[in-house]
Amino acid sequence: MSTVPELRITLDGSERAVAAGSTAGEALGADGRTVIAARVGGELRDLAYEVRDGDVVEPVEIGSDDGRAIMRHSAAHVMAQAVQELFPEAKLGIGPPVENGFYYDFDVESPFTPDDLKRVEKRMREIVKQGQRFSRRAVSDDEARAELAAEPYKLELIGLKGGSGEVADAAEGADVEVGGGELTIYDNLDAKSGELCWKDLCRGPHLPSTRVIPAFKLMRAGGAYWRGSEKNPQLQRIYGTAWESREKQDEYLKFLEEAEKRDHRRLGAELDLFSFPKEIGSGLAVFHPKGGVIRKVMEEYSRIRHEEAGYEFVNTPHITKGTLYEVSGHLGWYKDDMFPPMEVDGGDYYLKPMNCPMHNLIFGARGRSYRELPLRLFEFGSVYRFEKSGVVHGLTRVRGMTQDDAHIYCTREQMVGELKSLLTFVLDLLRDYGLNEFYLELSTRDDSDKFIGTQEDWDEATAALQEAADESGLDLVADPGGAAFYGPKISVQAKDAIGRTWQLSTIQVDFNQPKRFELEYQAADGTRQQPVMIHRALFGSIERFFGVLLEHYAGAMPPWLAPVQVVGIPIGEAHVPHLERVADALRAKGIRVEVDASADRMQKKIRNAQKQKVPYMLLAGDDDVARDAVSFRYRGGEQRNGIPIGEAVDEIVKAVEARIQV
RNA sequence: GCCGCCUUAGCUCAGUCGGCAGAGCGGUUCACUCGUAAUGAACAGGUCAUCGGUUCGAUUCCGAUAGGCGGCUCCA
Repeated sequence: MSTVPELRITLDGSERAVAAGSTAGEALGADGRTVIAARVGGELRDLAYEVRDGDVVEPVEIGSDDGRAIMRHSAAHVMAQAVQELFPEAKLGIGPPVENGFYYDFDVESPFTPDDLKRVEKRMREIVKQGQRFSRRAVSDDEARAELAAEPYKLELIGLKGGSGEVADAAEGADVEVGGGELTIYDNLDAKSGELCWKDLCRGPHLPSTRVIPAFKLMRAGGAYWRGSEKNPQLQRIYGTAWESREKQDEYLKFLEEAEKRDHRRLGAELDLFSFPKEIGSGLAVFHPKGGVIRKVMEEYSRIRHEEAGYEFVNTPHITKGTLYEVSGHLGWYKDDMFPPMEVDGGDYYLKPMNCPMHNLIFGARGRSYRELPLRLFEFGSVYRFEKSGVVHGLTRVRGMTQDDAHIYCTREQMVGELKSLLTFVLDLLRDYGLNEFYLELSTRDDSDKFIGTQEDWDEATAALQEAADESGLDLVADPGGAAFYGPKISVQAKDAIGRTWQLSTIQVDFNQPKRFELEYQAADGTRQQPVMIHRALFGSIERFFGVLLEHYAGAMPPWLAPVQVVGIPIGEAHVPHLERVADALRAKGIRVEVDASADRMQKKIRNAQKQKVPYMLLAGDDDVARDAVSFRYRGGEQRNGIPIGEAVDEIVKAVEARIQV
């Protein structure tokens, strides 16, 4: 056993020594902070084995992002050790830290059962308790190969070391220093005897001791392709979560519970909004009356706003001859995502997977003048995509959907202005639906020469998107190389009420389709010019946006979107007529009201309305009838009694019109 | 599409180690008419996803198909 040099780190202004082999937390724990690693000259190092006396170091605490990653990565090692002890035939894949936790892939005879996970977790707890030391050592390629002769996947990774850039990318997260760095092996050593318990090819860094893992839990197992490619064999992946404290972990588990409660698939059934009848087929939703109302209101408001913004409404069919998609090129590169064709009159007809080609035909239906531009064609267009069976998911990934789709045809000079006003329009509208936190992603071209359009076109469009993004004041994440071959795009990511992000709107410049469809307009100087085409959708699809809003609001839609906005609840049968009068007054103002005249008790009616997440309950008993009033009970539980009817109606109408969120 | 799990009443789920199936909620009916989250009782409701195999006998075991769930891959 090599001697570990003493290390010194500066914490809170004073320099302290950390005993070799101890957990740093123990050495420094007087103030309750657990320091598990260090930065030396900006580079992350294992605290106990890398930092040399005299170096200027910065402590990395377990609660920091780096610290969590190190701890989670170490938890992955502990898990792999436990798995190999319980399943000696298991071969190792890779095991990196991920958001909220870690995973490790294994090649095993048969997939892990929930029971297996329990056993693994139990063994992990023992290992953590033992306080095995993580010990780093550099090895040559040949040494590594010899030591890991029984681990075919690790050998493959060693083979990637120093390989081409492409191969090196594929090994990302693979725990191996690729592209010329030195290989390292991490040994797990018994705390007392120093005996080798387990080892793994890994670039680290790791915790000083397994004991520094404060809280972890195995979550689930599933299949995963080796190195992420369908062509490779499938390994068995176990996911775990790990946190710097029990409290943090409980918080996270609670978050998952909350997310599950908000699952739009569950709310869709509970609130009787939509369903997926299996008689119709996978990924094809039907909206029930209450879901239909929400959808109607969503669409109506969207239409109004689009009309105000200078869009014109068009309509196109759901099926088309294949010729159209040959012209657009979709049959060339998108065919796998389209439903197979039906043969009619000797020709192939396809379900429409996207609306743009049809809008192009509208543009091209007659000669166009520059005076008509920008021409903005809008449609709630239904499209059908043959998503693979394993990927359909509630309303967020379906096979039939309606896009709030528009295509803007403009001159090159107009492009910049259009893109800018578009982004403002998009964000403005999303805010009206109640989403308030956004960031943007700008997908630009990579260096390859596989693109359509000129360099200037791209530069100009990219600059315009960039400028629009800057003006929005929102965070912008660059996505270099993420653009399609036909143009750059910007996408809006929205954060929901519990902090999850959803990709919603996209604004995409297209230099390709105008060319393929030979779209032209006559310019002021009499020449024929090709318009620039901009694709844009705000909701993405109505179905998806519906699902996102449902989860954002946890089913408690704001009054303007709620399927039932008001429920009248009589204390007794005698009070029904009084409430019916109130209901009529509300209906006259366009409010969706129901009066619950059923034989249930009043408490039960409140419970029902509460479960249906109705924003306003209006109760009435003898007191209210006598005073020509009603009593409010809000969804949140507050109440206000004896409100004059006129006042009550005004309050509700105002709230609905203002699209307030409650 | 791939790996694994699942499918029992409208919903949520028990159950049958192979011998004609159960609860709660919901529904219907009756009684009760009640002041801020469940009134009581009775009744109705299932070819145990579908198709095939094994068996004297299958909801139960096996296989296929469909649908769902969790991962992976995919989402120009």
